Amino acid sequence: MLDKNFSPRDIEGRIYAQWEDSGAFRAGSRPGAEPYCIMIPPPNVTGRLHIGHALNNTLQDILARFERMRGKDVLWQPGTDHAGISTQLVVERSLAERQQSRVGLGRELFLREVWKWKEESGGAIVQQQRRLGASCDWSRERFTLDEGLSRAVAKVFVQLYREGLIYKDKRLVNWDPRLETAVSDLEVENIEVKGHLWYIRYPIEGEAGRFITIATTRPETMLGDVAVAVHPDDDRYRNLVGKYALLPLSNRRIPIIADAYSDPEKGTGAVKITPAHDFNDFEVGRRHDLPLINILQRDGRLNDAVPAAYQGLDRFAARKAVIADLEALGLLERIQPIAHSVPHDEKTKTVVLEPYLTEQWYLDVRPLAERALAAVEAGRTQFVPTQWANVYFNWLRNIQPWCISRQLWWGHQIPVWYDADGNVFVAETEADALAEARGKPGHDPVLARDPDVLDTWFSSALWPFSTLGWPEATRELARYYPTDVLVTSFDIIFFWVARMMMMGLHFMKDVPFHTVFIHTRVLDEKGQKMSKTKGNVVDPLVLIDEFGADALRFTLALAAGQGRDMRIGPARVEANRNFSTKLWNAVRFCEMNRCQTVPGFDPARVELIVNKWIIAETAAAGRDITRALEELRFNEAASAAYQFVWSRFCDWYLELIKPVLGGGDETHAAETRATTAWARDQILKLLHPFMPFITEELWAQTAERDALLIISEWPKIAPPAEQEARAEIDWLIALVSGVRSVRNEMNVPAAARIELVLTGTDATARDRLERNRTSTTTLARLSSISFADSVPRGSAQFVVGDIVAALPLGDVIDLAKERARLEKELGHAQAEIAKIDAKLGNADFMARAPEDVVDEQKERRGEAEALARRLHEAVSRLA
RNA sequence: GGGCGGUUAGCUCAGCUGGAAGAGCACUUCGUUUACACCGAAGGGGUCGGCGGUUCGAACCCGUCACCGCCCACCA
Repeated sequence: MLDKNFSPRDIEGRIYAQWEDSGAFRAGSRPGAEPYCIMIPPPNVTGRLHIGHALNNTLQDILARFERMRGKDVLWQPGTDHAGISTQLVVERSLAERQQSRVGLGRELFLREVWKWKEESGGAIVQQQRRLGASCDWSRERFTLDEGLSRAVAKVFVQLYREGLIYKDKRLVNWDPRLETAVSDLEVENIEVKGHLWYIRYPIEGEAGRFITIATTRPETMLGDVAVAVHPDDDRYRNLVGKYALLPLSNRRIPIIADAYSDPEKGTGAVKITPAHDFNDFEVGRRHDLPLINILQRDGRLNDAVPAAYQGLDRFAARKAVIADLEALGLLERIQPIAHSVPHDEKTKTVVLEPYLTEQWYLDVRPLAERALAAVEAGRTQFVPTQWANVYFNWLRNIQPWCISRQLWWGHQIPVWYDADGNVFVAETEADALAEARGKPGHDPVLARDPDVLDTWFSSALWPFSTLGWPEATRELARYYPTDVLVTSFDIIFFWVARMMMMGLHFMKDVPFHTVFIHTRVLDEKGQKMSKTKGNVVDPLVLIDEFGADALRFTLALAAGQGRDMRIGPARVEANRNFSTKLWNAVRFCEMNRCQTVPGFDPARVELIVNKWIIAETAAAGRDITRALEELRFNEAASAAYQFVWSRFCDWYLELIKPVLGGGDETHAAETRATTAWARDQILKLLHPFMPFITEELWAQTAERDALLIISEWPKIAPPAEQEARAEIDWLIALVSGVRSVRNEMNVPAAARIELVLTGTDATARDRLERNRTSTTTLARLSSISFADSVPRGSAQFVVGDIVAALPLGDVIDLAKERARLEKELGHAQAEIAKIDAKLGNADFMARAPEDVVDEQKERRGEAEALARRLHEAVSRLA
């Protein structure tokens, strides 16, 4: 006997182990079957499962389980990402707690520390994915720094280099002075801050007392100024072009040039040009052949290119000093407070990034981007919802070279070696590089490897094929590439999706996936972005502990709409925990009534209307859920399942069959028990992708099964006499609901004897009622039902003790609703009249009775409906 | 500056092709009737952001405005 309540905690671990041991997650176990593959977005190896992962993984697991049950050979490829910057930061922080530092340890020892960290805490997130119920093929788990994946990275780098797409360039990059590394454009987060615009006078050479005033938000960079630019058409400055300004503090003479970059509307119309510290100025400098003066060290302090007073100062200290000195010289014209956005590091959002002149490795992505664009334009890969394709297009159309080198230690070290003479050897291994170096006569074969590592996303971009064994021509690669659906969030469309598209098309000559499903982000219950600093993080593991993984999963699936962000909190999960309890008890009811799975049960051959009905309803639910999942409408699938199980199966079917099960007719009872067991089994299957644990447990508890539910067959039910059975039971439901309304309205005590006299009902209705008399009396709690023709048609008589009440029940019941509707319409009509009257002062209109207005409205609506019906008929005849 | 999304019940949100506004939570009343009080029954509550338009008919289509959120670019 099942317990009264379901306790997830007791079964989740056991069920999960059973699945894993059974090999159900393993790909390739169904050789003849159609392959189906999902690549998990690899989480950071040192991360913890947050609610966003939970959503992402749940949706993938729903698809994996659904397709597995549909007979496909499913590979859900798991793994983790080495996450260069994040991981290095985490380990550095832990070192700091032990009074150690990365630099103090040196590269080799530091890397050993990171690997140790990875071994110790790296398993956490995959264990947490298991707790969610993720049915990944764990035997194939990969890590982006695995040997195989690293080999793929090296091969890709070398090939792109040989194709001339990877090159080294000295130009401005976004520089993180704390980590002392370059980052890509995408890793910059512009944050609006309060700052100042400083107006600074630059004296004109040879014209004492004459100045040109520029405005800047970063005054310290003036130490690297090489010109002042004005717009060629700006009359204010026309006569200054060609002259020189004397740069204060440095006392360098810098030219005043004309360049269209200068905007007369902004600032003073004259702009300082600092090519080494501003992206736009860099371009201006290039156009005018200006020198580059770099004033910063890697750590953000000023170097020796500036006057001695500022050397060694941090950039912000230097800013203060520069302002103070300018003020002392009387060259600070004014200070204007402004709000402007300032580039920050994406991870901590606390470090201001600097445009910085360094030599970095770049990947020219334009040729790759063109193919990635074309593939989506041609529909070879589709975005769901489609509007995300535009985001993808816009980015790829304006793409810039990708800075792929990072001055970090944790990551794929760039496969480039240098000899003492500065010769460059690009090779997949050091041995190859060495061999190549030895090939050059007279060269010292002592090689030094490029110290930089690759951007983490470089290896992520290869994930769809590197995990399948590329560059080896593996069986898996042939079988599962291109993969089917990528499930991810919009914030990594650029970082990841676009780059996988580019790399996949380049190296595999095919798109990495046919469909990209973009889900929304998860916010807290107040609609705030979750963050540790705000302390509003909803921990999925806490929710799992409290309500069970199934409840959390179901909540996430139900909230996975396509439009907006979802808000998740304990209340919603609790509601779905209640759903699992409901399911549990429905199955418990089946068990108490000895409803056992009958082998060979044929749903097409049941006799009782109520059984035909639930079969039809099950078929409809199965159809709806299947269709919704095929179209990736998770919320519709989940909600169809929810409504079917709770409103149809529990609220009506189980109630309707109680009298049948307890009645005298053993044939009917037997058929009903068999049908109930059958429907229960279908429900367990249909719910399994959403709520795998509870359904698997109930599956095992309710019969001797040949196989686990996870590998059972997805329902495909032919609906028997659907319309007929549905009409019958819908009628019954309407009758019972109507009677209940009336009972409540009349305040009939529960124990009262109550008779219902139906009048004027037609023959069909009588037949229906006769057939379902037992159910009706039980559900409506009537003592008797009879018919009488003496009462006006369309009425019903309630006899409660001495009270006889005649109520306009109508042919099909629903008194209360009808009346409410009428009242509402009257109200609306009166309001309408008042409104019109107020507007026009129309006396005629006012004189009309509200009832007439309602009638008129009804008449008009009737006409409209008739027209619509005719239209529909015409359309269906056409089809 | 460019683009995208949102605005529906007190709250969180559904509403696919235009056909009498839905769910869950919360609220009110009733209820220990052979699953379930993590339950059942019956209710209350909505000018579907505003204004125009198309249509016999609009939450849905078109135009426009307002507010909220996000992305990209710029930032002298």
